[in-house]
Amino acid sequence: MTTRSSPRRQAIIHAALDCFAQHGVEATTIDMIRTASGASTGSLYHHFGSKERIAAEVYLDGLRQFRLQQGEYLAQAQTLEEGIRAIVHAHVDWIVENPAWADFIFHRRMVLAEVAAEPVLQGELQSSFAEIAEWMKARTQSGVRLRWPLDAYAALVTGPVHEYARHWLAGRRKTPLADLREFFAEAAIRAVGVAG
Amino acid sequence: MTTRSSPRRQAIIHAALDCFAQHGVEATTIDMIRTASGASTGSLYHHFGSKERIAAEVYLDGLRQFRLQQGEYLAQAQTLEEGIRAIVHAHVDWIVENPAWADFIFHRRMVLAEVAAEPVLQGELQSSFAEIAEWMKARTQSGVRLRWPLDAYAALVTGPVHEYARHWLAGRRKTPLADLREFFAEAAIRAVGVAG
Amino acid sequence: MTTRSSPRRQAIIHAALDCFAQHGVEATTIDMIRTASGASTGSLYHHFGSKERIAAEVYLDGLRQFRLQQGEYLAQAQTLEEGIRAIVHAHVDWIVENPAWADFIFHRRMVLAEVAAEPVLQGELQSSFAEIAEWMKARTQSGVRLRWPLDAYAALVTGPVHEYARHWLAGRRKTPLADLREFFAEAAIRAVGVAG
Amino acid sequence: MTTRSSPRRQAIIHAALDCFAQHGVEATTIDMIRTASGASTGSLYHHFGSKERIAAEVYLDGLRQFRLQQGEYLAQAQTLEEGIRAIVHAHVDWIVENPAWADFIFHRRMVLAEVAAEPVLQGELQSSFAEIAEWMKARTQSGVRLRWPLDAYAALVTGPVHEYARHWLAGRRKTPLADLREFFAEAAIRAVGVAG
DNA sequence: AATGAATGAGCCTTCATTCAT
DNA sequence: GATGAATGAAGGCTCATTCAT
Repeated sequence: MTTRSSPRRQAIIHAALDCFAQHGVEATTIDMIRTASGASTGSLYHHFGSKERIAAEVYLDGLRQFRLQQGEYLAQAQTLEEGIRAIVHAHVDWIVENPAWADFIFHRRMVLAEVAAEPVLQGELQSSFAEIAEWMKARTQSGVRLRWPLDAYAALVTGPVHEYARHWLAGRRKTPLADLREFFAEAAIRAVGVAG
Repeated sequence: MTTRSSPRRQAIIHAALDCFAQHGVEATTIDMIRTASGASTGSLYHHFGSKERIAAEVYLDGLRQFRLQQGEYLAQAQTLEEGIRAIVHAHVDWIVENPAWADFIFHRRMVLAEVAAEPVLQGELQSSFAEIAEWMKARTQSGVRLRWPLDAYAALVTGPVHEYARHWLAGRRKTPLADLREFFAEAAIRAVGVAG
Repeated sequence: MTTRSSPRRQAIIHAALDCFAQHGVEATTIDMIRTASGASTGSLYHHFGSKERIAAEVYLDGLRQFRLQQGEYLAQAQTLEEGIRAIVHAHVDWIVENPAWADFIFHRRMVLAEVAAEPVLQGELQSSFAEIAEWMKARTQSGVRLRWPLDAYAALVTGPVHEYARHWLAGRRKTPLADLREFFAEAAIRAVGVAG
Repeated sequence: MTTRSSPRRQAIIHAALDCFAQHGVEATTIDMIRTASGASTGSLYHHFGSKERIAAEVYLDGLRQFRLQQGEYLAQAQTLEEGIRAIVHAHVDWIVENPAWADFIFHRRMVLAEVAAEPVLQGELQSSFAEIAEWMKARTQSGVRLRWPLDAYAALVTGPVHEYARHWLAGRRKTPLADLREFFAEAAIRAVGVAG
């Protein structure tokens, strides 16, 4: 293991992401990453220690980026309606801008079962959800009580985008995800029932 | 290859499903299926020809079952609102009753990339979508024009259920999916905006 | 095992020969022979008992045919020179008329090591050589003593034809073997040095 | 793939040759080569990539050696008669000195069908024939026209040696090939008909 | 005689990982 | 830090053969 941000490390992470996007995580071999990144086998292991750790770093890198962007979107929202719109927009925009990463982050999460159990990763994920939770708590009138867990409402907001994105990224949908940006935002607002 | 429904075949398909649910498709080895099904390696290949084909059969079997059930639910719906509710209920109920299959069918589809290209499978999938499309066409007032592709609306209806189910099946959500049956149905109706 | 000449048996032998010619003996699988012959696996084993035995029967069938033809050619020869010419002609003609068999009989013999050890086969082979040996003994003036074993002279007669045929059958020679019929006959006569 | 002549590579090639000679190419398993060479499975594949490629390298190695030796023999020949004698001697001597390789090179060529199609190998073979062809062109009086293709004459020279060698290597001939060195040389000269 | 499902040892190959240089 | 040869467990699949029907 070495310092967090050597150029070699970044090159490897990007090469790995490309491989993952093209072949899937499991089907990607160390040799593919080696070829794509230009690093030697030894170098790969010197920097990451295992194939799974490489996948974890790719995952974390993407997640951090996404959370950063989502944070910026959320920061400008005031009402709950604006918050929901911000979240949908953040997802749509990021998925469109980072299709490979999006595919990996949102749709292949389970592959990383073991790595996901790592404390560091746990922390990162927790805070990702916590962010939204806190945002909501802060904006919701203190009197309001949710009848169902927050996760259920979260599914209303992100579920449709993810569902459509999965098919779109796989080439099974023709209408560009970007075109449906407002459609999904408005639908999410209706689904959550903010108005009522 | 042999006739469609020998008892051996069924035993293998069920054993394979269990393995896939427990370890994932890629991590499941022929040897696991062999042990779980009681069949010999040769028998496995005599009946299916390849591991991928086994996965495809498991997939098709589940898909057929689900479509059958969804068809029954839809048959009893008259209005569009009832139709949406039927679809959500069909999903929730089937996922709860067939967690292993649900996980496989709804969340690991992409693994089967190559097999998915097979004409037979293509046909099955097509008709699955066609069913819903026709249902809608039949019930929608002929005057109504959808502003967006049907797929986009479909994502509003099934996206949240799938999103929540994925996490729930993975043990990351505590509230049972079944408890959210009506919640997701009502939300879907609001999202689609039937009333308006 | 059954009687020597059921039609099924013959069909299998011919199908097997085709497979052997096309893929080689080792690369030919029981399943190929099964498909090519239209017989079932069980039938194959009922008639022959093993893959090797099938190969042996194919071999023997061809060998018998060849020996029959060679016998006819030899029967009409009177002098040693005519005998040599007869042998060369017999080889060339038979190879041209039965390319698949020729390839199998003359160039893949060693594959059958184990089967070749069988007493029955030994007998057949022995008598094949014995035939020629006796022919020569009968025609050679009793006073003549060969300086080298008969096998060495046999190589002079058949070696060139076999060498050329092997390449020709494999598509590596353009001039048809048939065109070289006399060329090889005359050369064999010169090589043996009959005249001197 | 690595550099052409690591000691590991050579060890593997020699071990493989022994295995091929003893069991035949097809019957030789990677495990046999592994055991005989002392290399690990992974190392075998690191260096050669496939079993077939190992066979090809063994083949090429032997062919190069033989051509080198034949070249030396030919270099000292002046007349056509001496040339024919040189070729026969080169074959006899090399076969006697390298029985395993000889068996492989001269009698199992066809097994390598696929590999034989490789451009590199094609080149090697071409030049092997070209060598002899050029030697003949250079020594033959410019006025002489061959009635038949060179390949046909080549069969007269090498055919008998190969025919006898095949049986001798298989243990079916008792007189040592070496004892027939001059016999085959003189016969080849007579067969070609140089004198006349 | 015929059928074809079942068997299981064995094969080639892959691939994450280690380690000497 | 970098390199790439070496490792060996494991995987998917083949195929000759058996056997119940």
